[in-house]
Amino acid sequence: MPTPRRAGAERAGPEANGGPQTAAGRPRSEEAHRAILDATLSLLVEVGYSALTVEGIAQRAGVGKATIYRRWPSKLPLVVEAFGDLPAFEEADTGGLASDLDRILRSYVRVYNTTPLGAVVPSLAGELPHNPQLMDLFAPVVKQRRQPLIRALHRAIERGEIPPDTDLDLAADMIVGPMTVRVFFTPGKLSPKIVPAMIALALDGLRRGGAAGSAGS
Amino acid sequence: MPTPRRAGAERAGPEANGGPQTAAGRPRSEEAHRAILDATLSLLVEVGYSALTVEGIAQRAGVGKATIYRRWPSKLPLVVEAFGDLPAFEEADTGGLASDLDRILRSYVRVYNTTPLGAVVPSLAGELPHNPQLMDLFAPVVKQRRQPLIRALHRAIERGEIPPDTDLDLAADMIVGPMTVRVFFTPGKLSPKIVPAMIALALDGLRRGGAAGSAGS
DNA sequence: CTCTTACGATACTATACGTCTCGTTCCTTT
DNA sequence: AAAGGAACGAGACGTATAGTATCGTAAGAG
Repeated sequence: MPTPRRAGAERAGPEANGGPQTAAGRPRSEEAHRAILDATLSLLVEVGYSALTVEGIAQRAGVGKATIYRRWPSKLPLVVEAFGDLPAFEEADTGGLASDLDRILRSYVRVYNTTPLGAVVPSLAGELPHNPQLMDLFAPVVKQRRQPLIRALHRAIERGEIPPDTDLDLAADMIVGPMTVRVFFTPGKLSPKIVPAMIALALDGLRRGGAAGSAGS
Repeated sequence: MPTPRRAGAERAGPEANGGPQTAAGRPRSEEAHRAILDATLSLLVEVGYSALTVEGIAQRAGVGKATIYRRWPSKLPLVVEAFGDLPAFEEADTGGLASDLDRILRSYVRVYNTTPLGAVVPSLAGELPHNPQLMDLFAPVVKQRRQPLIRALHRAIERGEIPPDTDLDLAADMIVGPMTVRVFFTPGKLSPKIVPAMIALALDGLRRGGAAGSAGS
């Protein structure tokens, strides 16, 4: 328990950012907010997650540590929110699954190669098995990110390109799996050269019902 | 530089474990060695890598911290060695690629479900992008682990089951990718039900040259 | 103009890594 | 059997970081 005497205690508390300040007083600086998120991302690129320190973020953003902890309860949610600000994958509706996949997967490669995504994803994934609340935080973001792919598969079913009983989540795992493995275990730039191979493999398999929901008996 | 005055300093140093003690004196306890590795694995299962502490390992193993640092220069190599002690995936040579994959992938599921592998791999992978020396440590172990799969693919090429220009590493990534994604983002037990789907998908794609080394134009 | 809150700064507590030094134990050599 | 040397468990120590608490100040709301 802290001393009952508190001078400038926060009222909004470290709940979800943007929690409305209940009443008058100096409003939270939107500028500081952005500076913190920007500093987090740029430091992630430079030093990686494990070497990321809150003091380093505060210093680069030009804010005090308390200003960070006033908005995020710990380092992890901050990184998760910064992660959510990274560019999304491209939406593609070209009329055919093959060309949709080509567009989408190439945007995966582009995003992985030009943002800290490749560094952040493994770091956060490594925490998942033992941090259920991070799971709650992270799952919707991951789900959101794969929507373009899910929607492309959905349209392919409607066009009759792949079997109607295809398990969309499993199919999506199969399509992005190879790329994900490379991102995790082969740090460095991802070559766009693997995209055609991934598409050829996935397309053939999917058309033949390789990801049918009932395949597992 | 330490003080020149040293009472009971180690001579073998923290090099590769098993470095021969050069001369007389009390030999290193093999019992302590195993207790440390076992404690490392069991703690990994319980608290995960990020919450793993050397002091905790020492306490559970019933040894002093110095006994750990006498063998491993830091926490990372210790974890990597403990990781290397996990059971390998099954070797399968049944005469056909489909049945080989079935055996191998089912052993993947079994190992993931009965050992801490699913918790350790994401944790370590998360450190990779910004820790080159862990990369050097970890890469050979990972390579070793996928040999049964690589050999099965190699035999499939010799039998003419898949195109001779198949890129073995890429093909292996494609086969284990979906399962890996699920291990990383969906903690919990892996269902063997996805194995047939994975095989159907991969096999079709591979036979048609989906992982040809030249596919990328 | 005043009140309230956020601000940057910084001291503080707690924890962990990795180093070092104890006194003790136990194997090897003579 | 005796002596010596190295590893042993224990834990103090220095450094670094997470996260908390408190300062005096700045700034918007009423």
